[in-house]
Amino acid sequence: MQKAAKTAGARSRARYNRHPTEIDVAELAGVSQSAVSRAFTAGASIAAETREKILEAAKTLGYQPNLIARSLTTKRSNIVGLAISSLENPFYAQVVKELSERLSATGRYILMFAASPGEAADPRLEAFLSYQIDALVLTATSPSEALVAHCRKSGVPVVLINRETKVAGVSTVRGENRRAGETVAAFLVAGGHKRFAFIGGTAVSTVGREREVAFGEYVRARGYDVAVRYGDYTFTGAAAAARSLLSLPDRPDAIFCASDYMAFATLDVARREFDLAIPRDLSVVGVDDVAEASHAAYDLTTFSQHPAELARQTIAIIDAEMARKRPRTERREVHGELIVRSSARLPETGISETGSRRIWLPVHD
Amino acid sequence: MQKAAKTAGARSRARYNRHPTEIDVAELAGVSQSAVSRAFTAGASIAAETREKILEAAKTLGYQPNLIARSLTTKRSNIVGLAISSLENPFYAQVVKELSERLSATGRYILMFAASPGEAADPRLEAFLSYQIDALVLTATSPSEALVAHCRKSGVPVVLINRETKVAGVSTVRGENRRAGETVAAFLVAGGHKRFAFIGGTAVSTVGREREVAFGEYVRARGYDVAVRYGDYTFTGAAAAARSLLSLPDRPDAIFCASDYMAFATLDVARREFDLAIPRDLSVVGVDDVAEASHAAYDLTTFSQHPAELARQTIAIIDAEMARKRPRTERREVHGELIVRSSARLPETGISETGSRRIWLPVHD
DNA sequence: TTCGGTCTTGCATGCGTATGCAATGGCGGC
DNA sequence: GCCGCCATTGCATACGCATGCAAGACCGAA
Repeated sequence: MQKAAKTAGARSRARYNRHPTEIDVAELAGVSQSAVSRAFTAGASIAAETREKILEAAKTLGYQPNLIARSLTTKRSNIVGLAISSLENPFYAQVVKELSERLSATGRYILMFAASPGEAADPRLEAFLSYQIDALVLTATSPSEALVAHCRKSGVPVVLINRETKVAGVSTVRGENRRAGETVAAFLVAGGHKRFAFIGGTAVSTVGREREVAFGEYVRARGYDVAVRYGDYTFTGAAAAARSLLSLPDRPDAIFCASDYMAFATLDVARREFDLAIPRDLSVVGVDDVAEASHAAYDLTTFSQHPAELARQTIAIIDAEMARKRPRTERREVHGELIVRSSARLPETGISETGSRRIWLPVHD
Repeated sequence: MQKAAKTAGARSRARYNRHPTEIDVAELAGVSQSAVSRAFTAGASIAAETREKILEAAKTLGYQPNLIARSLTTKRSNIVGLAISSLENPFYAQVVKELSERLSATGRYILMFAASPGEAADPRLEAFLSYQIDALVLTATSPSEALVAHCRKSGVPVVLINRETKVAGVSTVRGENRRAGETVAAFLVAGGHKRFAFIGGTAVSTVGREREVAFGEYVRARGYDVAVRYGDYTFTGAAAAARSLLSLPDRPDAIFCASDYMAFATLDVARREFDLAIPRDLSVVGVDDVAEASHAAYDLTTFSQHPAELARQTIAIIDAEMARKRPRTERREVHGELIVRSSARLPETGISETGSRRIWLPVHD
């Protein structure tokens, strides 16, 4: 003990102006550095009395554990990497918020990487991984094979939110995409629409594809056609898609958009540039049910997808994988339903009120 | 060299399934660990040939530097802490996006902390600091004195975006709040309005106060009164504020909202609950000029505040402070202007078209 | 050929914390 | 009163990388 105190004394002289370390605390409390470490480690073997003494010394020095140093030895950084594009889409902003709040409840934080929407395998993303993150979450972005391989090798769980991938070893959490497509199709058919259109994100976005395929199958099975455009999940892209659709000689009377954000763009173009009355001349339905969808300016009928639930499931997968230490790819779906508002003509049956919300359920033929 | 190789060999056997380290690379390349370190350090003294050899070895092993370990010695983490509330407000989502993209251009990332809007000195934020972040940025959140003291002591620059504080040692970047208030007031007075109202964030938000005071001074100097409500910077809060204002016996004909987000809520309530025509019955003006403000659904007249510029200035302050190693509090303002759209009645003069944008400049009496 | 200088390289150590191991002390049971 | 056990504590070392220092390599000049 004398020796430890002596060493600490010698060192502390040199560091007058810096963060106090465990050694400084140890010196003040008259214990060893390991004791201090244990005082700050839950479940470590240390006497309550000693612990008190150490915590007090720490307090007077303003000591805060250096988490960088801690994660060097524990190999746990308590940092979750998050790569995201489309932060301007309120849906994803909400997802980030939910993730962040839920993670901070367990002392974890988000290291954020704003990906460009296009790039799948950003080389910068590789460097991003060097921070020893505990898990990697990708939203509205797809990972490269190399990236996933890298993560699997180092035991870092990878979860995609609202993306699909053929790459193995990646878990996904998504909304009920097929059901969304089918339900919206059934809703619009029941509402008496005749000329259908779909605005997707990109032709290759698997999540969007699922919605598109399910929607198209249902509608075509009833003898109607579907005009398809892609809006890149951006506002201006969707606006251009809507413009193109509404300029068709046989103008659609129902447009299903793969996201609320793109539905807003469609409503904008329909009202401003084509002077259409909603839903008399055109019905628009989205997916997500973001907060804005319920605002009077849009009052959008949409298939919901709950950010809070996506975040919850994502974290559950991460935790399970970290606990079990074996990669296991899971595919979870979070439940959604068709929220009926005023942007689409109503079918005569199937609408039920639950509290202040109106929901439509397909009547199986 | 033999000795180094031998040690590395002994160690590498135990770590077959893990991240390769510099020692593994050194072993493969037949050099020392320090050589590998130098190969990855810009400007370090190393022969080009050796460097090549090392990089190749690193590539075959899939080596990536461990940035956690690196920052333990360099005391630079290349991580910027960001505490934010109101991520659901598109303005702040955009600020985050801009910050993230600009920082990643210099190899830095954002460690995110989602603060609750109310809490000033979240104790969790203290723990957040333990990650040896290079700088701390707070947006839509105020720091406690203790927090700032802690940061200053460890040489971490603190920058507030869109907040004020009396705490010393904190830099701020904001929009032209006084000018915003004055300009909007002048615009509305010139537009012939008579009954003015203001919806702020909170009574204590200094940034909002500046807008409020400047707005109020101008309007009152012209002999009018101003009704004031607070919306907490939330949608529902602002909606309640608008509801209260529009229920007044002497209903306002002009409402100035301290943010676009709250202006959207006001428009919603005015249209849906009070059946008012905009701008015939009511003019609404916001602050921020978020993307949504230009959408047909709102087409909001608003005083702009550029997220990209806020981010740029914020990073400039951080870099300057880190380079000079001396805390120096700066207060920067980023320029904005009144973007004229259709949510407010127009004055007869002062409107100028610049490209596709319409701007209003006060005519000094 | 020799010497001084520059460029490379390896060695040793430090960064702040965690943890296996051994040493110590206290306590109950006999 | 003695022994064994457990709780507590300190010691030593590891984590992966950066860097001051010294040694070696190499070159040109004298």
